Amino acid sequence: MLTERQLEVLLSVVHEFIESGEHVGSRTLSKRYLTGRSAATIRNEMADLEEMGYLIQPHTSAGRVPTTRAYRLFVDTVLQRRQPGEHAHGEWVDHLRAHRNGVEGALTSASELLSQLSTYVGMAAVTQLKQAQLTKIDFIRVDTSHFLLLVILEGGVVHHRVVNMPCDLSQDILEDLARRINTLAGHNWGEVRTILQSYIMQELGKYEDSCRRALNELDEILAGEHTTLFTGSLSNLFNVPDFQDVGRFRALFAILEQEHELAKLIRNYGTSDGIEVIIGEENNVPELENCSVVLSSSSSEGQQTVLGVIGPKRMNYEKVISALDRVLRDIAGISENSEGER
Amino acid sequence: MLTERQLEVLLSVVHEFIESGEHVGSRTLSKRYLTGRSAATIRNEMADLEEMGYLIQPHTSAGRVPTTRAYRLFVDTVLQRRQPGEHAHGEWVDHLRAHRNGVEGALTSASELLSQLSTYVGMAAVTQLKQAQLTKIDFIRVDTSHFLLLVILEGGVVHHRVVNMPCDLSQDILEDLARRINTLAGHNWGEVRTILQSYIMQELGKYEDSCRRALNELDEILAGEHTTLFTGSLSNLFNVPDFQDVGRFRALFAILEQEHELAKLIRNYGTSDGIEVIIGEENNVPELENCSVVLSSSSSEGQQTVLGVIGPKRMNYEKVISALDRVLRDIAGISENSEGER
DNA sequence: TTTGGCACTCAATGTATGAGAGTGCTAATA
DNA sequence: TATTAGCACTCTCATACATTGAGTGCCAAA
Repeated sequence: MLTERQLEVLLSVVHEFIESGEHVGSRTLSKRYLTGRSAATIRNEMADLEEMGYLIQPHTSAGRVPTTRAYRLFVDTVLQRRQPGEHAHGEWVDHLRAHRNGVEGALTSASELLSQLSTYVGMAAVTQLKQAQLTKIDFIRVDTSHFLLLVILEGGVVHHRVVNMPCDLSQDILEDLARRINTLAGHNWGEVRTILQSYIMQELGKYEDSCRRALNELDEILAGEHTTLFTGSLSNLFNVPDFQDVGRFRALFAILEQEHELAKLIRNYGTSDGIEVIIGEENNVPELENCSVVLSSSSSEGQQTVLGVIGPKRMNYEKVISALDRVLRDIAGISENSEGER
Repeated sequence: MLTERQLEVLLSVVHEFIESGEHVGSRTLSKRYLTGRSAATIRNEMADLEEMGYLIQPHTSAGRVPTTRAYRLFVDTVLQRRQPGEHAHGEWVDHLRAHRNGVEGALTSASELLSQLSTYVGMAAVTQLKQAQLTKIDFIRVDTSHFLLLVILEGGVVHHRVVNMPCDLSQDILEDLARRINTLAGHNWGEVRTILQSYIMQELGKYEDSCRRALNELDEILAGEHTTLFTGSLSNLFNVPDFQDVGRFRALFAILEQEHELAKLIRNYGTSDGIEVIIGEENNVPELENCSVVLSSSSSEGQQTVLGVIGPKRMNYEKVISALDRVLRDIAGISENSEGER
């Protein structure tokens, strides 16, 4: 267990390191944080903390640098201090839904805003869970051999695909079909699918092939956990000293571009309501070992919505957490504000 | 005017510089390109070419580096050699339309493919010109105070927005409204707008406010030149020696992220059918002074479609041009192939 | 007109050196 | 017993300096 003073020393090291990025020495601490104690005293404490796995030395004759374990302690302290269960969880999701550009527009705005406030990279994602409910389906003829399949899910999430049709169906037939399917609105996909299946067998033998294609497309859209991810401006990364090194930058960038790993991370961690922080190796993605992720999520009505920030392990956690808090609180505002641009 | 031999020297310098990235000296040329002539002879030619503005020396006692003017000559030569009017222009656009994920999916695939083949950054864009034709409009009620506005343009481009409605309209009313508007399908927006306007005045006084909002949203979507841009994988950039320098990388990246400047560039240049190359400062975007853009475009039916590659000024133009050629030729293939991923 | 030779220039690379920051250990101190 | 001052030691970083090598320009000979 840590003594009061050890904790004080440790938190000071983390704080100072986050600010300066340099390994911190005993003298610095003695002057700036623990003015009462001499450098030698602190030196002894630091040696102990190193033994306990909270600090490491990049090389002999260098100051100490916090380990992931130290960050963990630091972040937990910060989170605890913030305690007063700020906002009613989940409520922000409703506001997102009402955004003028739909959920997608809202998430884009939110991620941009998070980027701005945090000075790292904001992100926002919505994961369609299995029970997604349909609001409406539509078929629109594009040309003689293709129609557009349009799916609107509860909450206003829109998916669309072009589907090949083996024989030319008139727009009238397609509309008739759509009308029939839409009487099933409000049910979830599993239910709708079985009803459709039998319906096709009975009445639509003639167009079976087309229907089957459409059904497969729908399956692809609706089944499984499908995460739509938006990342805010990445330009901030250039100002982060930790990413001046091309290698690290590259690692993070690759992840952000692929989205796949990140989506997995979000699905895995964004389960409990409230703010979660995933530090360095904790995220189990080798490329992200120098990065931390701060998440806030909310699950409801068959979809899980996540807002978060990704940045260097040595990020200003206090700033990021309060930025996230603020966005969650003010999210009603971005419903109307975010005009202009593009 | 350039003599035969000067041209030979010049093209060799550009070729060698593109390969090596190092300033090229007279000895190298004498050994590798113009084996008949001695270094001293070439030295003289190079001095002349420098005077003419085709080459510069980074510093005395260094080899020569091509100027934009030299690249221009080089690229024109490459383009000319490719001459045989390969493919029927425009035809590829039809194939793009038939893509299973719609135009957007097709452009995503195309830009990815271009990234892969060129080893730089592929991009694909479609600009909606003024005369965009409507295929269908739909209104879908999301909750008591919002509905989803859905616009499908000719060719299967889909736009959607959430619109606030001041009083709760039932889905039935919305559908009735949509049905009436859709009788106007096939007309362009200018026509539709005037008809709608008078229609609203006459019959819909009650819902005027909602209608006006929707109309404004539609205006925003449909009026003006609206470019939708997709960029392929940026990861390639890390392997380009020219972008190891953080500053240059940053400049290009900023442009790619904003999209705005790039869209302008595409609109300005992508006018004539065939392949166009814009080298360095020619693009009039300061941030892109070290970059070149290779474009191929096609305008038809109220929209302009552009495929292209952006990379360093010192790019392998031959490779990029042939990659672009190939994608244009094979584009029918990607309609069906690009499954999997994400 | 072309070529070989030579002096000169400049970036890049390697080596030595010193300053600075920080540590661990020990002995004196409160 | 816990704390502190002092000191020798270590390692990084920046600077200066010498060396190397590629390349040029120019001149004189072929």
